[in-house]
Amino acid sequence: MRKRVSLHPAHAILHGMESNWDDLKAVLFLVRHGTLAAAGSALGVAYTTVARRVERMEKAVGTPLFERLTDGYRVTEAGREVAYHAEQMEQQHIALERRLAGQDQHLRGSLTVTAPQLLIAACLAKPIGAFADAHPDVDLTIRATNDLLDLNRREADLAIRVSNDPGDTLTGLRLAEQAQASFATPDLANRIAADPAACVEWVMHVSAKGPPKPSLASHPNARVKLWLDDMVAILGAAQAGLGVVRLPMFLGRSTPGLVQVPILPPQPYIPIWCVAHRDVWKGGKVRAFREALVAYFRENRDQFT
Amino acid sequence: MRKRVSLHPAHAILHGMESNWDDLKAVLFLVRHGTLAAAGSALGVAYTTVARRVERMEKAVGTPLFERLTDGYRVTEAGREVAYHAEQMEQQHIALERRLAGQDQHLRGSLTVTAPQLLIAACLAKPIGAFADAHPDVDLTIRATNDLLDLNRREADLAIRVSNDPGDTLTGLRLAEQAQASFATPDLANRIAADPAACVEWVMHVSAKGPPKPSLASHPNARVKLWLDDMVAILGAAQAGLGVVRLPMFLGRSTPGLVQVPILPPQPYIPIWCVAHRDVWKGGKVRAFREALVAYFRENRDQFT
DNA sequence: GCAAACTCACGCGTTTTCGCATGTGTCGGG
DNA sequence: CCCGACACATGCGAAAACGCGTGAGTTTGC
Repeated sequence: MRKRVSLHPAHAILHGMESNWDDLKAVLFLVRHGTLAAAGSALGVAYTTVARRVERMEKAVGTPLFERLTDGYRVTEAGREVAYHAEQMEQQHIALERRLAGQDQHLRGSLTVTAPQLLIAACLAKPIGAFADAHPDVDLTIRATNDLLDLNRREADLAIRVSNDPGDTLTGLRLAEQAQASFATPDLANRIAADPAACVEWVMHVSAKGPPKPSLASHPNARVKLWLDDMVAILGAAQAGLGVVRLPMFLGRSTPGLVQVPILPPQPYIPIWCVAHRDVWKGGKVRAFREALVAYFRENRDQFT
Repeated sequence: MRKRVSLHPAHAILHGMESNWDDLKAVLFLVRHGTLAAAGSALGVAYTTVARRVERMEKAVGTPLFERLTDGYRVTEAGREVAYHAEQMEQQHIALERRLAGQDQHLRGSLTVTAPQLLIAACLAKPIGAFADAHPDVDLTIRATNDLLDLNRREADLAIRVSNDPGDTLTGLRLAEQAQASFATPDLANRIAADPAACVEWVMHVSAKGPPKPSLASHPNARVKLWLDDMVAILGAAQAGLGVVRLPMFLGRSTPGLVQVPILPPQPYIPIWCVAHRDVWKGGKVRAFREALVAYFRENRDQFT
């Protein structure tokens, strides 16, 4: 095998500073987290180890990378330079992990999926459980959060999102169209049906602009009783009979104690997407989970419209 | 110091494979050098260590990265993928070293300079020696090679090159214009001067196209006796009286036993440049060496034309 | 105003990693 | 044919790295 695969014709003689790549990672994490303890726990090592690695790094570079403060380490200019390049290296490392995950066609190992809290609670719990049962060798982690996790950084392998497009760098698939409608307790719904002129009291998310305009035509007498910034809290308010809420169909239907209020017909809402990074899209586990989702949403399409 | 410098808002929870960055480096070097022993010596560790790190890496990835052959390790497709990303990480690491070297204004530590073999032997030895004496804390390494070392990879900090421009990505400074002329032993030179019609025998570098055209006007009777691919060998041939050679002025003048042959007046030749990567150009040691060079070439300009 | 929680520094015992030495198999030249 | 050069595997002792515990100082909160 005399044929040497040479990615670089000449090999460098790097004089002086021969630094350890892992020490760079310690600097990066210390910059990110500010204290030795936090960086250490993020790295999965004791904080003293972080301190040692940073010391080694400073010795290798020849200049201090951090100022020692009473409540943490503050990065210096030189330290920021090091951290910047360490971050670039980390990007490459993450990219590698993605590509390996994408090539891995086995149905075992870890798989992390993120989805909106309430979508999981109301619909996805069942298909997720079925997937976990069907593939016991897959180490399935669900991150129920409304935050948009960074799929580029592989904070999750696959995301279920309520949005109009998969995003710039991601590959996606539209799982379902959605419609939204108005919901309230049966008591409240009956009262509104009985007297269209009565005042309709709304409970709304702070991001909404106000009562839906089409509803004002039939029920002009409307006011917003309460603004909330959390959907779970809104559901609770609606169940307590505080007012009428506007919800995607799946959520209103699956919430006990709420019925649809015929103020206005269901309106189009944001569709549900399944998105992933291109590199992992064709990976075995991601593919399998995605196909399970597609099957589920095909069978239960009417839940959402 | 509650203000946390956050290069990334959320920190990734990288499930499964927690790989060591240094193990990636081992894979990269093993791909480059083909055998454990070669990779180990390039890394400055024992080859057993390389083997162990690669094993760890394969275990982490889950697929073999190399085929074990009787005469070395052959990289697999997955291994190539890993090595590619490791190489990208290495690029970042090298870039970091460059930037730190560029910020370092101290006149101590290592400095590597490359220059053509014969230019060092004929001219640069003196100013280089003076620099070394003037800056005893600088660990000066001279790489006398005709290869173009990769300044991007920091195979050298600074290069003295005979070329027409500094190159794409590099910063440069023209140290001297050069002229070339014809040289031979005094005996041979006299004979040519005595009989312009006699046959002029040339010794040439294989890269030359043949006897210089202007010389054919006055001495049409010319043949190339010998082609050589090495300048030191050409000098030897000329000193042995094998023929007339074409040399840059500095080289012909400084070679004992050779005199200029008045076949044709000196012609323009490729100038001498001092080039370095932009990141290190303003660094203390590079700057000092460069200034010494400029001073030397200003004082000895007439050696080259 | 004082205790709890937080930060880091330092020292020690343990674990891990490393380098060396030895053994095996293969290839090529004398 | 055998021997040396070169490839790797394996096992063991030394060295380096690591984690834990302790102690000092500072901020936070009751």
